[in-house]
Amino acid sequence: MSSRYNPAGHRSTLRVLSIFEALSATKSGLTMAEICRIVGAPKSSLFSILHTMADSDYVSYDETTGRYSIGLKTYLLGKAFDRESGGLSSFETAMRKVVASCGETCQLGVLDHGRVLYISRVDSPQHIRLSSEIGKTLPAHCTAIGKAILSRWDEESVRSLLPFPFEKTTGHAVKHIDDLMRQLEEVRRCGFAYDHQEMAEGVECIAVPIEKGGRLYGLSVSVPAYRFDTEAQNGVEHALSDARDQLERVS
Amino acid sequence: MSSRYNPAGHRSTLRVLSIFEALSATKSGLTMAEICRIVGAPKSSLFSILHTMADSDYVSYDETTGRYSIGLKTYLLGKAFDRESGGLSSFETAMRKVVASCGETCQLGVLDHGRVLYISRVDSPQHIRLSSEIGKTLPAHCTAIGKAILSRWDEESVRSLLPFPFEKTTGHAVKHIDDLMRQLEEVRRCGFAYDHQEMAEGVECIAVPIEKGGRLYGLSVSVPAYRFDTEAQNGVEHALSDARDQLERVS
DNA sequence: GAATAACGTTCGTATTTACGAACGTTATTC
DNA sequence: GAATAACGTTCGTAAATACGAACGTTATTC
Repeated sequence: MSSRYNPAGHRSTLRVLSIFEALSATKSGLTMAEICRIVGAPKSSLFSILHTMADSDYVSYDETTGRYSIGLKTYLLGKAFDRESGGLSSFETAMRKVVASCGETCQLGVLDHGRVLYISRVDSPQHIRLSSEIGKTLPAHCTAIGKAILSRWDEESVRSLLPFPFEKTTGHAVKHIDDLMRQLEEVRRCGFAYDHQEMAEGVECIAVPIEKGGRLYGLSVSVPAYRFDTEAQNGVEHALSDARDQLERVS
Repeated sequence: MSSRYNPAGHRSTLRVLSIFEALSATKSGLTMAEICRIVGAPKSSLFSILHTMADSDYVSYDETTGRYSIGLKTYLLGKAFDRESGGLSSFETAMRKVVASCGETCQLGVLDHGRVLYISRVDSPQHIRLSSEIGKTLPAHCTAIGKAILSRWDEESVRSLLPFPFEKTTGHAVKHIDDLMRQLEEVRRCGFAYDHQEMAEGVECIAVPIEKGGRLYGLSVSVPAYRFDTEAQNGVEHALSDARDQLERVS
């Protein structure tokens, strides 16, 4: 929904959120000029917003470098979410267990406006890693997490909420929504969702859907194709279903 | 600093932050009317702000209950802080170790506008617990964490930044800033800051200052007075200095 | 079940914010 | 070291938000 005057939403609010988003995507902070470029607003406008945010400690300002970054109080907001959602940190414990068990990268995601939003990742100890980033999104139709979550939706919702035609990725991905429906049927039957190099060449993923605190999550393991065989697949599936059982039991 | 027109800061921004703060202090969400009462703004004003926040997933809206709560993306902001600050989660590992070692509640705090802001807590397994809350603040002059952090400041900053006269608490607390200065001198000498039932009757606290990622933290253990003796004190001080050594080494 | 109260929502105007243009100050360039 | 560029800051007016008052709808009260 949105304001009557401004169909896109409340401008000041959108700017505050954009500033948060920009700051969260940086490593060592941003200057006001950089924030203006990213947010796409004139400095005279962001000036007072930024100062108000810094005054309140939701954003911290380093006087020596002149750079803004995420503040301590924002961290506390995240912890509040954790408390209310019944402990997302329990996911991280489970994910570390998965990585310890199968030695590959484990990721957690949800669906956000029809795309997979990556929430958390525990990296494989091996050298070859994935490039996905926390806070970034990918299409749902060609990712294991996306298909895992969609398998718990009814067909009608999938058809109406998924953007079609599908975004093009590697050529291994399904092209038509009817093909996706058949895949989702298979996920419902066997409990695992697969991404056979559909999002990125050379990357195989397996995911399970997990319901916790009234929300649907997807938990996945990604394996480079060259070390993906039946044995690896069995190991991953075992680790994932253990994690799912543990997480859904506690909640 | 603040806008020329509005000496208190940018109003819309303050409201967005107040909404976040209100939502983070609740367990099962708030209705729009409740938020209006807490924030102190008319519903016609918060209407569009709240809808914009909910649209962006920084706030989530439960259609069945009509309640707003902290959203998933806000959790990601907190994780971004964690990444930038060099891992606040390393504090939590250390705190769990402290609790395992001495069996009492461990807390982490920083100074925020001259008061102690509690960031994190790991509870004692025992039945009698503290009532302090994450995200809440207490005066610095009568808390162990406050004195631990202030001991790393120079005298001039303490005198100018600490609100004086001191807020009244239990009667065991220092009343004059010169007395506090003598206590801080003692903290610098022995490395530990004490709160001998100064904040709350029956609660003894010991804290150490910890510098990490360019920021000063205070790590404390709180013990009910009836089980606080020399042996307990030695155990707590041992656990705290171990934690400090571990945390400052890694950074 | 009528009356009251409380909620979320919409409207129009008073008030605040937005932002181009200008400023002084500090890096960068040549 | 003069000239240029980029930064953060301030100003005045154009444009957006703010909010009392109204609306219809759903709980609560009697």
